[in-house]
Amino acid sequence: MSRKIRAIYKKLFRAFGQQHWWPAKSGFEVILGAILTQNTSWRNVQRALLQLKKSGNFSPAGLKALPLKELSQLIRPAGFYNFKAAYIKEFLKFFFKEYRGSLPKMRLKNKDLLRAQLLSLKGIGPETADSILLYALDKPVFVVDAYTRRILSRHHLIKPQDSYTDIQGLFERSLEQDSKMFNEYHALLVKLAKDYCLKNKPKCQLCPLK
DNA sequence: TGCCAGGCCGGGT
DNA sequence: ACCCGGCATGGC
Repeated sequence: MSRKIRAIYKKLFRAFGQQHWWPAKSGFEVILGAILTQNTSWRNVQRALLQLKKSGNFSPAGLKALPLKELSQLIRPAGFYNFKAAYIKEFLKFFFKEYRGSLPKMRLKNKDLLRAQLLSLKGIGPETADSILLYALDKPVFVVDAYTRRILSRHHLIKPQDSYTDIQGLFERSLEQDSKMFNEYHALLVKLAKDYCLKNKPKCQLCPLK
């Protein structure tokens, strides 16, 4: 089982190479993207991020000062905007209270404490917390998403009813605890899903995992 | 034109 | 411990 997990990584990396994730220019942008992309297409998330940038409030302090209603309107394209605006506010409150709005300060804490803190926030569940830990804070945790679940399930490496923790455990038991590699592996699974599993069915015949 | 997209929450069993 | 409805926009 562990051998297969490692083999999949090698095949994907050979086929696709470095993915340069997360597609964002700062750790703070990673965090916003991680919240905005909950059950939402990345295209719509990018629209919402662009709106925030154009508003001139794209910073922890800027968004903290922005009224909730204005924030929710700016992120409309990402959907679920009333909830997501509250989630972003909730995170910012925590971020300033605990870390003075500084990602470098946050990065000093160990990952288990940070994960527990993030999970205690309304609107941050396991995938969002782990995306923040890995892609904004460079902590070695494996991110499990719908693509990961679908791909492993179709290859009979997990059961459809396996929990988030089960699947994460499988990866973390099978691999070195290397944030750089965890970063690439998750990005490669998303690349595989988007290019080969969702659209262009004929291309599935060329799936690098076959 | 309905279904889907890089989830999560709250209430129910 | 699961299961479900709600949340909302834009693409196909």
